[in-house]
Amino acid sequence: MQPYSIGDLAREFGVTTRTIRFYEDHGLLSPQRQGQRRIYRERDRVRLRLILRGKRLGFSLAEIAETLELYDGPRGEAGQLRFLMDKIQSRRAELEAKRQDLEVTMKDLDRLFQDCQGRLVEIGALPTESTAGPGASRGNSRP
Amino acid sequence: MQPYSIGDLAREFGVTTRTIRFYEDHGLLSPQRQGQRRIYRERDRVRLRLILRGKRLGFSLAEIAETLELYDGPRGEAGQLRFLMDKIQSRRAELEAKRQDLEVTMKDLDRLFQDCQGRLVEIGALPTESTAGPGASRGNSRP
DNA sequence: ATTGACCTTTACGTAAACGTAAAGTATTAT
DNA sequence: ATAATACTTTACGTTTACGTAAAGGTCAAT
Repeated sequence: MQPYSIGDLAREFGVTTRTIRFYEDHGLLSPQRQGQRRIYRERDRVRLRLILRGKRLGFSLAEIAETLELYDGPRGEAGQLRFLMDKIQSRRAELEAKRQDLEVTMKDLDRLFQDCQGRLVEIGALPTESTAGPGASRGNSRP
Repeated sequence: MQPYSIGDLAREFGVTTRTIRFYEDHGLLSPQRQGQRRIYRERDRVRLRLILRGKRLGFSLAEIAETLELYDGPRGEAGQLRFLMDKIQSRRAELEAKRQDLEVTMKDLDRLFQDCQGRLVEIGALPTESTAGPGASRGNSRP
């Protein structure tokens, strides 16, 4: 419930103060002021968390800004709300697509890992029992 | 099995030829040549697909280059293989983390969607039965 | 032989997302 | 009183990932 300084947030999230001010310059954050100093409330913290999460997922700041706007207003009349819900849906679809990409990529890596394991067995440098790894056996042991 | 021109690949993947040449300049692709002309085989196509998928997931070209190297060699002796497997594991861990981020984000959006729906019901602009949406009801209908 | 559709290299330009000083203000500690 | 610490604005610099010409080579069709 207490306010944070820009340094507090920077430390907590592992970014520079420059980054936080940059996000403000681009409308992603809008902390209050005490004189010159920026003071950040819980709301700003949550937003920063969303921003960084979005970045990790490969969204641009512009896209993240859009998303943040979504969070700003489940108020308004029916038309507005439906419009908002449409946008939420399409964002969700994007995320779903990314998850697909993610899972394909992970399976690729798992296969690769299994291949390596297979090679190790061929070379005879592995305890033949199933070794700890990201996926189960794929029966790639004997030609 | 047949080779592709740079234009073929560009069309197929919806990128410009500039982009493809850029990836080559940075070592992500290395097509053969027929005289001056680049010719791309299936391997290059697969690589390009991996590159673009990586981009969609928010990886930098440098990171993607690393990943591609992983795919290049399940050859080598035991030490090399184990090293490779370590790298695969840590990449996988990154992906797992991204998936976590993804799921949190999706749940956030779902909650937001439910809230909108709730508002619609409050306003009295919704068929009170459960409406199509990304998640189930959350009982946010009546105060 | 010239047009058109491709391809090539070279090179300058650009948007996004910050990094990195510089110079000043305000509060706290000694 | 002064030094340290944390903040402020302003502004130029940098990296990444391409975009956008410019100038030219090659081949097929008209």
